[in-house]
Amino acid sequence: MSRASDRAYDHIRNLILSGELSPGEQIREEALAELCGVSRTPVRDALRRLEAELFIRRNESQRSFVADWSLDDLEEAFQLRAMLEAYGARRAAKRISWDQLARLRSHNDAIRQAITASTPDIPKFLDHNRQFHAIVLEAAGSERLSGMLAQVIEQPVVLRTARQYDMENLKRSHHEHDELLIAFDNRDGEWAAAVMTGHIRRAFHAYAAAHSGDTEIHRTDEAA
Amino acid sequence: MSRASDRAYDHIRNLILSGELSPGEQIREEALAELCGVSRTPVRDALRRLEAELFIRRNESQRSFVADWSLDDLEEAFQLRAMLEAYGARRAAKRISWDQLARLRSHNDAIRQAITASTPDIPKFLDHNRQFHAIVLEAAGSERLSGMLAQVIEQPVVLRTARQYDMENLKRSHHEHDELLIAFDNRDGEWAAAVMTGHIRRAFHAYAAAHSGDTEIHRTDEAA
DNA sequence: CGACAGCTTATTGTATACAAATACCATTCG
DNA sequence: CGAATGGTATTTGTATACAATAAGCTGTCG
Repeated sequence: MSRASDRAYDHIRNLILSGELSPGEQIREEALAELCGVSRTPVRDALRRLEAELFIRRNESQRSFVADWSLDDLEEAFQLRAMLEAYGARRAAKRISWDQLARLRSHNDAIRQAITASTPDIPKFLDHNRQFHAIVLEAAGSERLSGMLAQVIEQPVVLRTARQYDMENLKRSHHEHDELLIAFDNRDGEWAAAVMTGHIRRAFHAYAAAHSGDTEIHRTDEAA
Repeated sequence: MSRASDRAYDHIRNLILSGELSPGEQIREEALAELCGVSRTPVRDALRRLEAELFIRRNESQRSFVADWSLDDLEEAFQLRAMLEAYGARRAAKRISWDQLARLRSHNDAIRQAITASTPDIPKFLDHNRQFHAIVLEAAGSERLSGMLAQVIEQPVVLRTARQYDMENLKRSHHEHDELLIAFDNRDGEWAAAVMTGHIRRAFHAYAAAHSGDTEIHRTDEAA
């Protein structure tokens, strides 16, 4: 896309993900414009996109705030994600190409290397994990589905999830990917969907366990 | 929302739904600005929203086109819609209030009246049908879900679906709503989800039957 | 005859100035 | 003392001018 608008988008998104903008905090277009070194026009553009992706909320009088999700909201996001990714896996099983299968295998190999190293390489795990899921989605071949999953996968709190993985969960994740590959090999959509459902739900419970002490049950504004 | 930006949104949306802008047609911001009687700024805003709702597509060099969906795309939209509305019904069964139940009943009564009149009142049916589904969604209490369904329900071609209903389908639709109400009365989420799944899938087949002769299997541009 | 380079035109992206709307605060009146 | 009202400041919305980019065309060269 356009340069300034994209820079603003990335910049603001990073500010949110890094926590420099805290959940519930109000956002002013001009302040962001200065931070990003662009005018308000591309900032407004970026805010619209981030709003569509639920990173940002707007109250009734158009003021913007960093979205702030409760644990309940988050569990629901995981449920939707499980449902949508399972659907994607079902479609992918019927459509995936040899090339895509090979790429999946390669990423899952990289994941294995990342977690069997003397000190687990979490960033590497996260990167290949992300690409693995992206390829499944690509094989599913549905733009609509891709758009919907974007709304549900990349939420700030969700993104932090994998960093909470303990060794046990990292290994399970790898093995679930393996099982998904076998389901794909057999073009068994139902199997693939079932594996994917479990995969995402396990990730949720890993998150919930890691965050059981958190007190993030407050929201900024209400919706009808 | 803002006045000019909203007017532009409604205006352009209507142009698409009415067919004055045909699927695949290129859209120029300035032309639309003149049509809407506003400047390009709010038009761009509206285009962004319509793009998020998949009414509009953009090619790699940022030119906008009216979205043009194949029958396959459409069936997939129906599948996603069935899945998401079933999920919504499952949630709604656990959360729906007496007031919401009463409103559902009232709308389904209006639907019965609309289709049992000497000449069926299709616009009335469509209006109350839309509100019925909106209340179920409201009872489900998930903004994320609402946003996703908006992407899938209001597609141009989908919107035209109900107009294709024959008398048989109109009656079935009414009875399915009735069954959904009983499932809600019993707080039976699984039943509600099952009824909703069938409800949407029947709607798809009604559409497919009515459009079996159409030759709309062409797309404007490709995506990766 | 085909293709490619360079120019021209069309279209979108960005900045800025100004208008409109909203929130915030102080003051006054009950 | 509290609530309502008014004015001021802050923030967002819109228009417009200009910059950047991409498309289309034409003329030339292989």
